[in-house]
Amino acid sequence: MEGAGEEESAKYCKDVKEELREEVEEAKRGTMLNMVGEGGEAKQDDDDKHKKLNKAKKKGEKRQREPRFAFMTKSEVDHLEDGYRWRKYGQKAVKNSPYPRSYYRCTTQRCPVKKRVERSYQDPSVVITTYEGQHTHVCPANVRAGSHMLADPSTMVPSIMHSDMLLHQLVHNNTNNKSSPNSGCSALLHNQLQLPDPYDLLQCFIPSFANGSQP
DNA sequence: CGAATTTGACCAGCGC
DNA sequence: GCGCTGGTCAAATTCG
Repeated sequence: MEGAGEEESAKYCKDVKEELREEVEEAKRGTMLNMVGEGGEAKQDDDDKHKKLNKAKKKGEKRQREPRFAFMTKSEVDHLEDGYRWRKYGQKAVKNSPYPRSYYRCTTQRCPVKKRVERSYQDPSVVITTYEGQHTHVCPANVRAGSHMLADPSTMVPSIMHSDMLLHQLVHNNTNNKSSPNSGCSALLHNQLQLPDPYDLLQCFIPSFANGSQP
């Protein structure tokens, strides 16, 4: 059984890698930094008959994918605080993983951002978070906290930042401990991804960060 | 009582 | 064409 398990885990690792790489490729191409302005408002869904089947939408064109960004975080809790308010709208068991994947949507009206949260089957202490889309509003945490937050960036560093650091930590651990296949997967992920500059990412997801916090 | 979560059902896309 | 899987919806339930 264990042999099969190894094989499966290798496959899963590869799957995740490919998915993440694809996402980062998209980001690299610049879709991520240019996606502001895609006016998706006023859809005028006058037909509320098929509200349930609304997701099907246009048949001809493929469902256009929002820019996505995935990262891994070492955390006990699935749902990381990133300053935004999220509402869970679904949970599914995923193949090749004993842990379910949760689907969250930003609770702010008209904000299209979604995120998926799943736990790594390789390393249960690692949470894989995938953001999709970009917030059309400022971070509620910033609004609540007022200007003093911007005056002192250290107080507003979202966990997205911690995530990146943790990711680096993972890699670091791996270089020190090459015998661990699990962290090897994580490190491989990061190596292959060549994640973009964390500041860019923060600017993408947290506009206020770009406005006030960066020197 | 309103907001958030849970959970089963449904549908589209994809691989075989 | 069929079955599997991921993603979403919405009613029911729980929580503050």
